Amino acid sequence: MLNRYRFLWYFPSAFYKTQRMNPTLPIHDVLDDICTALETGLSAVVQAPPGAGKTTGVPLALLSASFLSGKKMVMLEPRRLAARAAAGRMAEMLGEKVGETVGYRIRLEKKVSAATRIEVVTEGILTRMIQGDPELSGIGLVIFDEFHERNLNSDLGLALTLECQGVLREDLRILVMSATLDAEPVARLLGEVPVITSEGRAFPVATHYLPLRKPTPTPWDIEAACARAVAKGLAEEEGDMLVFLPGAGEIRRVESRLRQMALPEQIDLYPLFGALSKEAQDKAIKPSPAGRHKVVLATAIAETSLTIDGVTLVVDAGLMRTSRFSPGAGMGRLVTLPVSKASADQRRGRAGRTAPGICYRLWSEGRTSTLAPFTAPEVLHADLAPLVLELALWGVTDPAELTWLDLPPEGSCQQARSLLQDMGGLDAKGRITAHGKAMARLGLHPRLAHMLLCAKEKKLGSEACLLAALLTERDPFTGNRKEADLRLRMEAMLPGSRREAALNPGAAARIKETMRQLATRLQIKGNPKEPRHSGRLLALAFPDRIAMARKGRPGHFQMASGSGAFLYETDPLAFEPFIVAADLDGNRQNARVYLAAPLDEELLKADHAHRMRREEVVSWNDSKEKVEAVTRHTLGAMILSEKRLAKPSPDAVTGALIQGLQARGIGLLPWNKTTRSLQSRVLFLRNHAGFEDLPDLSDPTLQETAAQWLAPFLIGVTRMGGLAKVDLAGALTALIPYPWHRKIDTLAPTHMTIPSGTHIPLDYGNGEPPFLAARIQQLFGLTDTPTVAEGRVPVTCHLLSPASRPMQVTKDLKSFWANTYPEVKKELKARYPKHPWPEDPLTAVATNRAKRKGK
DNA sequence: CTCTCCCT
Repeated sequence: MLNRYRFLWYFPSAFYKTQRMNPTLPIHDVLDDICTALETGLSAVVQAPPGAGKTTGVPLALLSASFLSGKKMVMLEPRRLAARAAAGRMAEMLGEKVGETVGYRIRLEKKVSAATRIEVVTEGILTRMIQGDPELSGIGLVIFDEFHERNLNSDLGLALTLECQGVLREDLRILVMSATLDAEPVARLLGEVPVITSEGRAFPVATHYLPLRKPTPTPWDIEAACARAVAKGLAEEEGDMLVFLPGAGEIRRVESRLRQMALPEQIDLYPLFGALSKEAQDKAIKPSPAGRHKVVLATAIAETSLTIDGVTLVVDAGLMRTSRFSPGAGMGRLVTLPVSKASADQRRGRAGRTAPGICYRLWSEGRTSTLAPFTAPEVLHADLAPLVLELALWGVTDPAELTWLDLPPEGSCQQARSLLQDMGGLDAKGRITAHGKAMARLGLHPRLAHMLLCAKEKKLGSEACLLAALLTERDPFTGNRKEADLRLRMEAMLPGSRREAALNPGAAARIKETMRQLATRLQIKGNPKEPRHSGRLLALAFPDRIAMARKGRPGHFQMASGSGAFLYETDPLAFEPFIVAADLDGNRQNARVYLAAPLDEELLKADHAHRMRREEVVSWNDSKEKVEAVTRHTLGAMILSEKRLAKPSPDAVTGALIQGLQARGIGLLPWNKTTRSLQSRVLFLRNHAGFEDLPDLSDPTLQETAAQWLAPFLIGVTRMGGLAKVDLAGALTALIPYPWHRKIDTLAPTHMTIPSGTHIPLDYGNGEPPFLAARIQQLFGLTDTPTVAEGRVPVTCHLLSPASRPMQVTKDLKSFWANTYPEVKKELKARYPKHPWPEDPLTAVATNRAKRKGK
């Protein structure tokens, strides 16, 4: 309070500026409400659209608030650029330099002093601040700006700050500022706190829907439609145009389409995306000279990060490219999705910043309601290794112990935990280790932090710092056909390198700064000398992405993780026997490698000896129809070497043989009439006669359980041919409990004797109720239908003519003799006059005579 | 046959 007062005494004009900073800004109307909410309560939510002036207005208005009682404010910004700019504007309004009352801290820059009351920081910095001092001493208020973006770090920052407020600092104020209408959930999370809403300030933008004709358009269709929309805009409207496309590829292709269309002479065409150099980006952003207009083809970078003044027409293809982390692969992959409604509105708003504008949307008005209302929060789809490490450092092993708007998903947390455990950063219970604490302190992705700490011990610290900086910052190589080799980038970064010209100077400067910062933190002296060890270093960070060339397929690799990876043959790395991939496109079967380094086989074996396994693999070779045995040295899914094994263990051989048998089918066993009959009779008794205690001898079950019942009978067999000698009857019999052995023949006899005295077979099919087939004459005198299974199941009778042709099928002989026989007799007597056709078949003598006598 | 954005 005192400082503030003295300051105003000396600089009354600053006071004037502060209080009247810009009374036309809408936020001005609600500043008193915000002060009151934080005086009377602990937290509040401010919901104000872009242009309301909240980023500068709110912190300045709170400078004299009594609840701060001399403590300072920290405001989070999602981007360095925004943090620097916000601090700059606020300082300017106070008539000061940055670093006095208002300062900022971002990764590589710090402008704060003892006098600083407002500290604007980027989101990662807050995490470091709160981890370093969980009480946030000297801080009275934490402001989360642009919270609607729901970045991973702001969600984490809020969770930790809430914990600090709830447990350690009952006077700590939290203010969440959000641009969209989704303020209610945050207000609930903060404890049913007030939501203060402000108007925005923007010009109206008229929306025109230009849907694509096809229901499922290809990228080609979208690019063509985009070019048409630009042409339409140029023909019908004046002013600068901003076109939103999902990525650099689409931008390049639409650009070449437009160039072929011969644009009006006064039009300049610029691409704009993150990987472009600062100079190229500036060209797209700077205002058009008088008499000229521009068309900027941009990714989502122009949605919030960069503003282009003077845009009055926006063309929105309605797509965004975003990363989805796959815990199984331990990698992210890029997907192209429809934008959310909030994003589409934000894009449209870009046409109304300086004057009324127009927005062309390349979809139908009806489809707008099918868009997701908001873009998914990053925590749901991100690599959570950094978050899990931070939580462990905070003392939390289960994220659910903290309060979140969206709980970090369990799958990603588990993957993160196991990666961190492999690296020794967490113990078996998920608690942080000394190594983990050192990792977290470095402010790098845990993989890179682990690499750095290990490299220091191998005296490769400075090389590792350069490598980590290269992988943290943007790729310093520009252009489309980049080689993947990280050594080339390291070489170019070394002082006095011939390759320096290939570098994007802005990116190179940042990499150098980052490298220096890391070296300072780790107390590593000396400069990196040469890039020879890059593969070895990368293997520490990405052990799962060590990859081995596939035989006979140049450019194709097998990764330790089990996935495939490839490089085009135009890249010299494609011919290396081993590489480590630092960056891949995330395709599960065959991922494109964007950044990698070669790895020396001897060093690989030396450094990763503890992870290598020697295993005996006995497997079935289906084409050679035999069991083969090898010893292998493996690293994850990679087979480093393989040798034939002379004497594999008998159990393994049997296992492999059974594997082969299961692949080929159980029919390969030496089945015969006896074994098939046993099988079908047991099946019949089990399935149709109620003897459920009998084992299931059906082919599918036998095949599935072969390892249990067949294995003891396979000793000494190594080839399919050897199966012919297997005692299948013995094996099947062994499956059936002993008391049943005799009973089966009684319950389900293989034959039965019929009145003619013949012993005729019963057919049980594949385990169905049995039938017998006999000529009618053989059955004379058989009054009732025969049965099996203690009389439970009748035997179906197939009645044949004297020529053994099927005549009738019946399960009820009594009824046949009484009703059907007289008709059959009439019919057959004419054709077979010499056979007996008695009036009363029940008392007639059965006969086996089939052929007519004589002749 | 060639990756969205951002941060410690």
